Amino acid sequence: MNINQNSAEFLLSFGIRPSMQRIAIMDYMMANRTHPGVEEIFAALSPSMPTLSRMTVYNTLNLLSDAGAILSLEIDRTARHFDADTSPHGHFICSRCGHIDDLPLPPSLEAGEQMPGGHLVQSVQLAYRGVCKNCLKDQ
Amino acid sequence: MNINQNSAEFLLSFGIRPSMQRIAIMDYMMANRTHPGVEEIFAALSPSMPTLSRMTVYNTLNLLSDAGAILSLEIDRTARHFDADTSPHGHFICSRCGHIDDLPLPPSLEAGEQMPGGHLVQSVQLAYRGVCKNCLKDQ
DNA sequence: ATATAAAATTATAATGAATATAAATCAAAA
DNA sequence: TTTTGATTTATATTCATTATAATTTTATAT
Repeated sequence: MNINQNSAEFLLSFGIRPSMQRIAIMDYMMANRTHPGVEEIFAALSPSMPTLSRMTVYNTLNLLSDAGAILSLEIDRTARHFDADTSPHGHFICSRCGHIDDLPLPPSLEAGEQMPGGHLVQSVQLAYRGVCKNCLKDQ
Repeated sequence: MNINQNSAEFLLSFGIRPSMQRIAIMDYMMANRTHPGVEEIFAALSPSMPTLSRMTVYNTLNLLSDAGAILSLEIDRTARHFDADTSPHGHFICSRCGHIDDLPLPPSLEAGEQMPGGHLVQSVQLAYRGVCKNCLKDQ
């Protein structure tokens, strides 16, 4: 059972053709739960895929998040981050070092689609901001 | 009791010198609860303040949000929005028209500073995304 | 197999929000 | 009034993201 095979099947289950590039990007997302951004993914894969283009990373991440296979986190003002964990959970982001951590969601938010105010809600994101454990220690 | 006076006093209470520009921007934030962005504010004030620069709008909004006098909403990928209502509440943003609505916060999130995961939490933002009432109707 | 069509990837350019920098203007205090 | 510091302004720059079009790859049909 290898990782590539899993990612390929996973992509197929979302109707996404599993190209080498897409598999590599999905693999990276599966293996690295650090909420990576485009640059981190590109930098990690580029050495072993010298022809890989940033555009492909952008395209693939947009494709995956549009399909619901990954989450696009709008939590960092400077750049988008992505999360392979699509289960309901919140995030903490450190304003010093930028580190993003997963946090549990209050039970009241765990329910699925609702319609508060008559709007159709498709996703809920809970973002805590502050100073992380490490940065608190270092100061 | 005029609006300018209120904004000036409000700015002073945050230790911010109430210049004409800052008062005008704060006035606009107080009067327009539409979660405006830099461009909206600039466009609204520019006619009556021809020399106003976008930089001043950026500077002032950063100053105000750093001081906690307004909220900076990281909810729209394309641009930042600001909110004069600093009380705990969540937001809904429509992916079609960009409209941002206020929503109540679940009681479990109303508490102030916490330290989940050992991190110091300074703010919490809850963002619902989907299709608003109006856009649902129009389609 | 080969030709053809469709899809994916890539390179390049363009957009646009936000910041950096420095000059000019304004306000306050000596 | 002079001087000092803060604020505003104009300009340039950065950088994430998107747009566009060309190239390459993959799938399909003959």
